[in-house]
Amino acid sequence: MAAPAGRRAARAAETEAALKEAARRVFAERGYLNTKITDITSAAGRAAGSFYNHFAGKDELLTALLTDMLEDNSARTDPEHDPDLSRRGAVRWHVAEFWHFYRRHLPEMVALREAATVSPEFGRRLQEIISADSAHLLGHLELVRAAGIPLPGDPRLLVSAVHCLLDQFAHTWLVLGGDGSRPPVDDDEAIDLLTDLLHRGLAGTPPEGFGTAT
Amino acid sequence: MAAPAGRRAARAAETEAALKEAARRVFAERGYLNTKITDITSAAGRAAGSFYNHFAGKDELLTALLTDMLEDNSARTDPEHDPDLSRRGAVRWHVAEFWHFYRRHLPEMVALREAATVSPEFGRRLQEIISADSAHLLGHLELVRAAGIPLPGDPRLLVSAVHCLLDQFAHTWLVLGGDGSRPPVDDDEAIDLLTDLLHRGLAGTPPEGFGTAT
DNA sequence: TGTACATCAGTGAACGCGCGTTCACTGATGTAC
DNA sequence: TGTACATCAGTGAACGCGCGTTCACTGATGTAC
Repeated sequence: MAAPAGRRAARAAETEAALKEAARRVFAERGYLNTKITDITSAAGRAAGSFYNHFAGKDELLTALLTDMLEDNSARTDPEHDPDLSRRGAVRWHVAEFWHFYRRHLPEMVALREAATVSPEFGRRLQEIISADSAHLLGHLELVRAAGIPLPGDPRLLVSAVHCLLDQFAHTWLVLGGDGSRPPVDDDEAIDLLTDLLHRGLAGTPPEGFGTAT
Repeated sequence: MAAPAGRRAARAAETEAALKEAARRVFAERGYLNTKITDITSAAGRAAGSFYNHFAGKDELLTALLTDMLEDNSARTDPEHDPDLSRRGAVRWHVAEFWHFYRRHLPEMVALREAATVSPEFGRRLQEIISADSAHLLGHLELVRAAGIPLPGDPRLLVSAVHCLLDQFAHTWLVLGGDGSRPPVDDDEAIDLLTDLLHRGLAGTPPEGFGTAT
């Protein structure tokens, strides 16, 4: 952020930053829907009324956080990466990318998911973010098919399935802390498992004899 | 339901049934959290106050719907099915079972998911339902491994991943109506795609040379 | 079978709680001269 | 540099909306004799 013009502006910027940080903490703990405005302000050590000097409501705060998040994302220059998803390394790179992004932005992920279940506005927002990500993967998948490896279905559906798996798995193990069947996962274990499942699933060959009909 | 004892009891039973049916309709349309008590009562053609003759609140109504759902489920006698998930047909049977269950119980699935995001009580409830389902799959997976087919990771994590994929994919395409990248899926297309992805992913072999390290 | 009374499902207007939002006030910072 | 005034970030008590929940009332059903 550019250095603020004066003491007043600086103070305002500090408060706004404090509110955002507090919101991220509180969203990660209690979730978005269960968070009251005063939960945020008191976590930020400010009065309730102060909130409205900076945001019109909880939804605008979330919008601001999402903007920050997407900036952070596009700021990380996408290094030249291997697009050939028939190679395990390429799959793993994409899985790891998703996993670490999710972890870094847990508060936003939690909040956006909850907001989207309740508000059509955020529902659309979430769709857009997913679409942007999916377009990238779709390109890679079409390369795989062009290379002569048969894919198990419509690439657009496949991309959706991949996203569903990654998103829900990350939500289950990073947000909810697992399903109680075993201790929480290690990053590497999660990434490797997802990688293998997808690598085989997308470009691998089915075991022994297989018919298309039941 | 046993035939009610008299006119009064019959009327009460009718109203209760009407409230449940109305709730299912409204939950499927608007979701659980966005539904007000009066949305349910007016969809059922009753007065607001009537609701409390039957349920202590929206959450108890949902609990009642879940109980019905689980009864319906255990009432369908699990036919002898093929447990060998290295066979495509066995995978497909399980996928289809899940898919049709989800479709039949869309209102409950939507409502439970939303309730769970906001209430720890329902969060636990959801976990339990998932666990019950997962235990079944876990048994099958261990058979696969016992048959000498190497699985890509901890079976408990794998089962979780399978559930994540099925659940989120069903939610995306049955509840949200897709991601906008293409027209809604046909049941068979969805089931076949999920089947192939999982069949290859769980028991298939990866394409060409593959290392365990990157 | 008939009459008088009790019970209960249903009604909808009114009540009240929780929480988002406002607003008069304070003290500090900025500006004009 | 100093003084008087304007502006603005922050404060927190008070306000008010939305919605869950209650409750006095109605009419029908059940019961007692």
